[in-house]
Amino acid sequence: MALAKESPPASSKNAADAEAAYRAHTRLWLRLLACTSLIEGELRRRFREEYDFTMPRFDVLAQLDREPSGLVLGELPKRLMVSAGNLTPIVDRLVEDGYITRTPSNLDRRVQIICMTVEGRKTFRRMAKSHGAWLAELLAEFPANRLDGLVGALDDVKGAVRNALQHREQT
Amino acid sequence: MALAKESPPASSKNAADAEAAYRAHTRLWLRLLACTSLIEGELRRRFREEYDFTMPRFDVLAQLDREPSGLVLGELPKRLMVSAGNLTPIVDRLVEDGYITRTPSNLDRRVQIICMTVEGRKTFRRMAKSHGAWLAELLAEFPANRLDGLVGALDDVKGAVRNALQHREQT
DNA sequence: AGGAAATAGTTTAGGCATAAAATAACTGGA
DNA sequence: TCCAGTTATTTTATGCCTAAACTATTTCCT
Repeated sequence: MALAKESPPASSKNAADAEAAYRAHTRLWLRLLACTSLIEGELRRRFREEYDFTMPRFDVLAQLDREPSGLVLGELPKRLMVSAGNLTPIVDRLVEDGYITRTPSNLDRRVQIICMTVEGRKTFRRMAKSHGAWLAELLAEFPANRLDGLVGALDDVKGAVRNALQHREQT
Repeated sequence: MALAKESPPASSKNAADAEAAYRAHTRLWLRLLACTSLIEGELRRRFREEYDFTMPRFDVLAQLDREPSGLVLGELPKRLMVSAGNLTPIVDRLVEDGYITRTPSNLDRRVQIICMTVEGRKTFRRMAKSHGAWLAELLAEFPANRLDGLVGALDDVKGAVRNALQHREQT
């Protein structure tokens, strides 16, 4: 199969087919984006109103919650799929606010270990419970027996995109 | 069914069920977010590298593309689901760069009509073609015969969330 | 040992996002 | 008319996000 890279093959009767495929993929993308921004906007709003908190801060705490012994700072950008530079001020503020600690490793002075404080864990658990309830409320109308199927399809999308990216990276 | 709002019912054997439901919904949300940010990140990267352009700018042009007679500025925040204040500088720059025009209405001097220029339309069409091809490339591995089903499921998710939000708004 | 390359993290510059307040123009009624 | 309320848009303050350049440390090679 030829790899379409920039434009649909203009040479043949398949141009129309290619356009149609583009549209189908674009439609999927637009739906993904619409669902995500709808939900994200509402979650953001509630985090702010109810806890005066932001989602990126919550995401950092969520990663730390399952790591009793803390986490190397460098793990965060990978897990949260954000850039490292972005995290610096977010982690700074979480430290200032007493939710996490940042300790330089004494094996390698470049490395920092971050760890949730007792207070941070308590706050996080409270917010996580709301977070789950908010999602359940927002998605309540979507039939529960279709959840797993949808999650599976999204896993496949994720896998497909990851593979496509990896492929390209080797170029 | 009782409306779970803040926390799962602590009173009964159903607490575990509620927790399980939260997890299912949370799982769906995390997949949505993962797919969207994976694709969005790659699209953003390519827009920047290939066209020195950003997605929000592209999104504005996309709305204008189907409106030969232009669009009232106030329509954009609604259609793009972003705040009005956000659009001001984006529109400013698109005008500066010659992709669109901004004309005050003479029926109501508060209102502005924005309209794509010929140059803007040409540039947009070129980028839109790439955009479609990028998506087709990224999603190539996902079976084409499952696209429609997934789009339908996402439409249902979107509808469910919209209804939940409307419901809440009336409160 | 000593210097090049790699790695962890921060800083900088620029753009996107929101909420809330401000400005300007219109509308409708006393 | 005038003035209170509404609507369209911009401004301000704050935070997230990236890419690219930078600092500090470690590692690896000769």
